[in-house]
This record gives sequence, structure tokens and C-alpha cells, in this order.
Amino acid sequence: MSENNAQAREEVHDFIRDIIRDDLAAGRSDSVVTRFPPEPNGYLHIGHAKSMCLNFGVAEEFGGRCHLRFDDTNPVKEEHEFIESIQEDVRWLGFDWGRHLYFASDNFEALYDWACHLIRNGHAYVDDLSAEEIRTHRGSLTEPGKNSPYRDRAADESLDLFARMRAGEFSDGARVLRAKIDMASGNINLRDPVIYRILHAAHPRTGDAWCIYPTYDFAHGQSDAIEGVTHSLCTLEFEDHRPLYDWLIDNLPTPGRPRQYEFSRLNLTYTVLSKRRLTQLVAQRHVTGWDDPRMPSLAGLRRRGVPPAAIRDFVRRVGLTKSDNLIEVAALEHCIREELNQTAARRMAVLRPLKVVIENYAEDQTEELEAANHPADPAAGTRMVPFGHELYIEQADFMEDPPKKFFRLAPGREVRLRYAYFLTCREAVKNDAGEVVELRCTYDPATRGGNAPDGRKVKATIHWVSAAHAMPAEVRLYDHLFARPNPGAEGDFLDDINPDSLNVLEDCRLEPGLADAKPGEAIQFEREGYFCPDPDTAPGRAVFNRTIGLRDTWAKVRAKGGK
RNA sequence: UGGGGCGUAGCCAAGUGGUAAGGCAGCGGGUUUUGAUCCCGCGAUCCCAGGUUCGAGUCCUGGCGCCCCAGCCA
Repeated sequence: MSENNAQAREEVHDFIRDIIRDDLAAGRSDSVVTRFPPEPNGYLHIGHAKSMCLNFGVAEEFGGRCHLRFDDTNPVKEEHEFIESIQEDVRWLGFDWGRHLYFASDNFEALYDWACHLIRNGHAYVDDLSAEEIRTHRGSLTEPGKNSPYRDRAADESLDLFARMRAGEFSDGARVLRAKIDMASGNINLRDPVIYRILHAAHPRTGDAWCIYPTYDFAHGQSDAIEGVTHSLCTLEFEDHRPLYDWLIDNLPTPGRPRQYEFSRLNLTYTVLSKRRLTQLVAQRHVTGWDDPRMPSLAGLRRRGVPPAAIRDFVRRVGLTKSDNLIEVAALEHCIREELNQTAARRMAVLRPLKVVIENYAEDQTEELEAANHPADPAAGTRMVPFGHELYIEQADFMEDPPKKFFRLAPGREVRLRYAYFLTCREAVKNDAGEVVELRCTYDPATRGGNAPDGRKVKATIHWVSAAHAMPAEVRLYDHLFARPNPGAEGDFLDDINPDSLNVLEDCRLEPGLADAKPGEAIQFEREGYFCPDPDTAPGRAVFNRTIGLRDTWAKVRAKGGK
């Protein structure tokens, strides 16, 4: 964490920051104002984190400011729920817009006036063509478009019609306002783009005040200018819009001259990051909601237990360019482990319990053993863990007939119980089905704490929990939501959903101190991974999420045929 | 056959004419009371072909490949 901050303080270099440095040096700007401009039609995801880290990061590095602005120009898709969740997520990621919270809808009146300005100057006209007709007039990628028959109607007539559009005289789609640019342009965005449409829909903020709404192109750059934004940073798909962005600024009496620059969006393997697809996953119940821990949404990552610092670090590491990219989730997972390794307290928890009876440990005896909260950080202190005649260990830590490289418990084998004693397996008790259901073992009282006075070594240390003191819990294990690296690359992305992305373990046994774990608190279950209490936790029902497992080289050895 | 971008290792990514950083993944090895962490070591004819230059990933010319654009979405 402290290391991340130290790195963040070093001067960051990428093409956007180079441009800004140049702008400042050349006097093209004397300050830096950026903005993070979500549309409130869904939850924020890790792709947005890249944009936030850039916009808020740049503002901080250059002593400027970053606004949070909602691009709320399409009432049919936008909802209050999203306005709330987005603010929560931005704060959680660690960013602060101060008093600079804005809405494009705050500018509706100014935008309307500017639209009239355009009409008066012969730069816009009301078109009576239908959506279908406009489309056919637009031409194709290789053929120029045709002028609308209404293109040259008098400014006064357009002004009158536009006022009547606003007054609600026409139905949805009956007319639109178009910028008058060039129907033959190779850039389709310049073929008289629609800048206002009729939408008889209630807006989350302006209610029924309007029935015409500006399009993105007519709201975004102007809002930038009104707010005094100097650098409008967006993703590559808007590169084609920049000539229109500039054209509008050039033809309107805007107070400032914002410049748009584009960078490539983030893509992750085994993940889907388009709002359309994420919305579909939620709506069709493939996940439990936007905050399902398998979702790449910030709400999902938060519930999963991913620390915001890990996300910021990840974004820093993947860099900023204009190249298309598909980053391996392993890179994200590395950042999560790195952060959690430093911050998470250690505890013991048995996920798939196997009962161990210690024959030479008195049935009514109990003792408390000291365990480090973070072996690499003495300042984290220690805690006392109860020990007794019956324990639970991990089923995977015992094999009746172990392969050569298996170091854990087996009949006749001795291992160390972490922070406790050496333990030797004497016998495996089986049920009628032939499954091992209990281990009869003995311990060596001389090895208290985990070291043998005679210098005897063991090849493995395993975790355990006292049966009499254990706290029962449900633990949810997650895997990638998609089974293929690039979901939907061939066919429907829904067909690539991983059927085993969620594995619920209902009968786990936890070290009793875990009853005090706070919601969202990161804890390492030793030898298993990083976990955190889920909000589904209720009195008498503990639920933990596995944020991510520890790296598992044993799994690799096993997979390589070590069997 | 239009317009706009992008091509450096399996995945990201530095490099701005002087002889290919770094991270992730992978593979070896060491330490270890977490098969974790930590530490050490290993990988590139820079999309291709010509050209300019003493010298090219960087400059020029010509190709090839990939991405985005024909919403009254953003």
C-alpha cells in the first residue's frame, strides 16, 4: 500500500500526460481540468476504473481538478439507482470530485439556446424526415449521403419548428434537429448529425420539463466547455467524433476551448466489459445482481473483497496507449494477491472438514496456542487459538495412498499442525462406502508450538480447527464467470458462461475468532486464499467469499502427472 | 471501394536515429512452521518488403493484418 503510493508519486509517463505537459509548457492551457462522465444507465466496472484513474490521476498530478459529470441525455435508459451507485463506486475507488458534481441536464437550457444559435447562423435545421429516411439518405461507408429536402429551409421556419418541438406539439420521432455540415463527408458523423430528438419521457432529474433532448454529441463537448474542462479524455470509439466535437465548439460561443484526446479501453480475458452485456447478465439472472462477486463491476469486486488499491495498482501497471488490448486476468489477480498479502490478517479455516481424533490427548482437555496474525509483520501481533482432543483438517491434506510428491498426512506419516504440535496418523476410519470419515492420530507433546526438541523435521505444515470450538460457516468459492478467454468471440457470449463459476461450501469450520470479522474485512485463510465476510452474513449464519486463492504450485505438480 | 485508428516476447508495455526497460504468465533453483510470501536465474531477426544513413523499432516508400464508424445510444 505504502509502496503503491510511493510509486504513484513518481512522475507518470504516457502519451496523454505528455500532451498535457506540452500544453502547459506551450501555454495552450494554464490549468488542467478533466472530468469523469458516466451515463447513469448501469453500474461502473473495472473498465471505468481505468478512465477514473486517468482523469482523477491527471488532475491531481497537475494540480488541477476532476469533475464527476453525469451524461444524462437519454431519459429512456437512465435511472436514479445508477446515479447513486456510481457516486458510491467512485468514492470507494478512492476519488473525490469535491463540489464539482455536474449533470449534462443542468445545461439543457443553455444547450437549447445554442441550438437556436446554430439555426440562426445556418448551421442547423429541423428535418421532417423519418428515422428510416434519414438512414437511407445517410449513404453508406463507401457512398456519400444525399441532402434532406428540408436541409435548406429558412432559419425562421426551423426556429419556429424547433420551438414547437420543445412545446410538445409533435410526437416522438416526428422531427429532429440536425447540424448542417457535409452529407458527402467520409466521416459519417459529419453527415448532418442529429443533435436533438423528441422523447416524451420523464427524465430522472428534469422530470417532465423537457420532451426534446440533446444527443451525446451536442451535449458532451458543450458541457465540457461550460465546466471549463481543458482535456476531455475518452475512449477510442469517439475518435471519429472529434471533428464534430471541434466543429460544434468552433460554431458556438462557448466560454472555453476543451480538447478531446482518446485512449484505448480496457479488455480482460474471461470477462465481459460492455454495459450492454453486463446489463443482460443481470436482467436475465445469470448472476444475482450488479454486485454479484463474479461481476467485473466495482460493486461486484467490492463485495468479492477486492481492495480498491489493487484495482488502482492494476490500472497503473497495464499502462495507457491507443492499442487494442486484451489483458490476462492473471495480471489483475496478481495485483489483488499482492495487496492482500500485505494487508490481510491470517486465520485458520477448514473448508472441507475431515475429523481427526487425537488418541493421546485427553478428551476433556483444552488449551490455547499462540498464533501470529501476520508472520511477516510482527506488529500485527498474535492471537490465541483453542486446541483439543478432536480437530478438523482439510480433506485434501490426507491421502490414504499418497503419490511420491505428496508431503501431507497419510497413514503412518507425521506432519506439523500449524502453531500447535506434530501429529502422526495411526489409522483411517472408513464408512460403508469406503470413504475416509475420520483419522485416528497421536500427537507429540514435546513439539508444542511446532518445533521438535530432537530436531526432527516434517515435510508439511497443515492448518486445523478445534472441533469443539469451531464456528460453522458457508464459504462461496468463485471462478471466472466465463469459460473462454474471449467470451462471444465465436457466437453468443452467453454460451461461454462458465457453469462452475460458483461453488458453495456449506459445511466449513472456522477458527472461533472469525466471528468478529467485519463485513468486507480481508482475511487470509492460511494455505487457502483471501476471504471476506459477505453481506449475506446474519446472526447464526456466517457467509464468507473467497476473493482469490493463494498461488497453488502443488496443483501444478499434480496436474503435470505427479498424481 | 470511404473515413478514423493500431501493429515491439504468450499477455501488457517502455523506447522520440546510437545498438531492444519493466510488469504479468511460463520454466528452473534457493529460503520457508502457509506447497504462500520472499530471493536468484532464463525469453525479441521490433508485421513484411524495399530505401535513406556510418548506424533504423525509431525517418521515407510500398504492402499486409487487426480494430472502430452507416442509433433520433453513449
